[in-house]
Amino acid sequence: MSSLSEQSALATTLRTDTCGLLRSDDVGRTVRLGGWVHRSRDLGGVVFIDLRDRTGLVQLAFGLAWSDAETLRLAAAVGVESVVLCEGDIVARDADRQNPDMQTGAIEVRVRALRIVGPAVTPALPVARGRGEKVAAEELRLRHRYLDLRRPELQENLVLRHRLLQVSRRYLSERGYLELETPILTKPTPEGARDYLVPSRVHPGEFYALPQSPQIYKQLFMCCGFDRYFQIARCFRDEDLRADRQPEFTQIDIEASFVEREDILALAEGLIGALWLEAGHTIPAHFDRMSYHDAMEYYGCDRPDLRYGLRLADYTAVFAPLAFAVTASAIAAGSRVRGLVVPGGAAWSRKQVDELEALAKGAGAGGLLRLRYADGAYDGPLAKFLTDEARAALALTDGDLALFVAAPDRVASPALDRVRQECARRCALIDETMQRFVVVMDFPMFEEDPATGALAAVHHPFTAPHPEDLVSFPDHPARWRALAYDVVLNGTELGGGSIRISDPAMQSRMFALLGIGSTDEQERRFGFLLEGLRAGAPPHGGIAFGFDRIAMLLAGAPSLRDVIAFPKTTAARSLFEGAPVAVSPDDLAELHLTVTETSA
RNA sequence: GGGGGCGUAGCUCAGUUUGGUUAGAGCACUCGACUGUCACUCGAGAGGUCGCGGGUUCGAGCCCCGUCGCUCCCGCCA
Repeated sequence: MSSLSEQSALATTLRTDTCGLLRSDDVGRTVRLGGWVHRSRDLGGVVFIDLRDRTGLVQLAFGLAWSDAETLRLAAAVGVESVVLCEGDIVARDADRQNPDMQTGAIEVRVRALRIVGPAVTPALPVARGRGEKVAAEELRLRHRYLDLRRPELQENLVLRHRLLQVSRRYLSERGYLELETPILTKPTPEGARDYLVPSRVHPGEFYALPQSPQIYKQLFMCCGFDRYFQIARCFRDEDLRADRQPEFTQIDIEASFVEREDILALAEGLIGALWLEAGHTIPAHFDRMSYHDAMEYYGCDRPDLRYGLRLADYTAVFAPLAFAVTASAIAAGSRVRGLVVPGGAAWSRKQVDELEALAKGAGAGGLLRLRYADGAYDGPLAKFLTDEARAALALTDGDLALFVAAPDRVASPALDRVRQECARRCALIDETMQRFVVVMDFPMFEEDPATGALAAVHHPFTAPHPEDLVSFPDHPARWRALAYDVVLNGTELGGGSIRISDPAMQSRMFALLGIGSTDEQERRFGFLLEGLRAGAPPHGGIAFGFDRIAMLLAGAPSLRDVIAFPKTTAARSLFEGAPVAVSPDDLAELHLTVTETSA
């Protein structure tokens, strides 16, 4: 929106203009403004007020040459954060009176009339901060959110959020995607995250659930022929919180029919490109693809940060011939020896490497094997076991520190992932300006419980297995890959999706593999999906993006709470309005509920 | 469920290491002065359940135990 059209769009009966958009072009105009007193400076015979609205600040000037005595008195007395209406003339400031730090610093408003329409009590926390002054504690910011949201930083975040929503809607709508809504009161699903439950008044003892995602509904839309769907969907998960996880969050939810994986990924690339462009970043039109296998093999995790190297490698063949007990016994037990080489790491102290080992142990590894190569000498527990062949194969450069884990992959990968990330941080290898997108795909269909051998869906139970694997290992579902994909940026998952199962028989088999064996149980829990698939389902698939997380990244905010107007604390409370709360016995009785003592 | 950090004036913090007079500073607030400031400046003033509860001690903001809140991480998040 150009400033001119935005300026006129925001004009009302009470104001002709907004504060932050006034410029030298406006000199000579008479304007009416409304806004909040950001700061004021009373010099006796002349008073200045920085007036703030969502567009920014402008300086109001009061002086007896153009304001009457009563107006000057009011201006000197008005408290910060009060709402005022004023009328005055835009004048150019003399050259030595301009403020280059202010968008509106070349002009000021000589106020002839002032009304305090919304006097404010002294604010509980400051909105205008001095240079270098910290923001108030988050607890106070959340408790006094009506003030916190006045801060220009949060205003910008929420304005950006709005723009990103509009870009999403326009991008998808222009490509034939229909914005369709799905219920908020839905059916509980025992799988996956814990549901938020809502008791039914008219059906004693029965409950709705708030949706964890509109997954099944959007698949049913496909069965209905709404072949391109999207929704800016509010989702709910009753799990513990993190800086990047809220119990109530927004996703851009997308589903399409007659598509294969690359159709969805191309749409995803385009949408992400449009969102990043709106925030001022031009990114590649096409993202790299990486298999889950390679991600785990070379980075130890399924959402690799590709802004730096430090790739993991398999050193089993190097270690196998060595008479080093730790690795020999692990290899004999069927494990591999994997590790990474950190250039310059040889300079780290014993304590610093111990800290890395503690990270690896925290991730479940028994230890972290270190080999330092500096000044032509090898140092570390396995140094004296190295053969010439092993030294040649390792090919270390002077100053290198090599770190190894000898353990099953399920242990070694997460341990090496953490070590790799910490080494990158220490070596300052992370270029914060870099945006490295990658699509990780070919996830395994299931993960096996190491204790029981039971299968659990890695993605969700509606994800289609890879057709090649159905042919190659029809009777070994644990080896199936899924037609699932995640979009990853700099080690953060932006979104994920899959091609879905559209064959009701296959869907039924999938439920059975996941332990929902009986037809009765399948029908009771997922009958509405199976019926839809049986009624004639097109091939379909989709993706969902974590919108709050995207807004956080593009706003450069440290927490999701800074891009959500009224977020929850890590204890899932709303400090501002004060939720949740106990309700009256009458209300409980009407819902056929009793609160037990332990929860009181 | 587990681990770490924080909690002192309206706000941001110092004081806690080594217990000891009346708990301090900056900003904000109130009053006063000031006609060109933009973090205005200057003068004066008011403002405290040191999160809460218990304990140790002649004496606790400081030590101990418990508890509450916020936060970060692990588990969890198909």
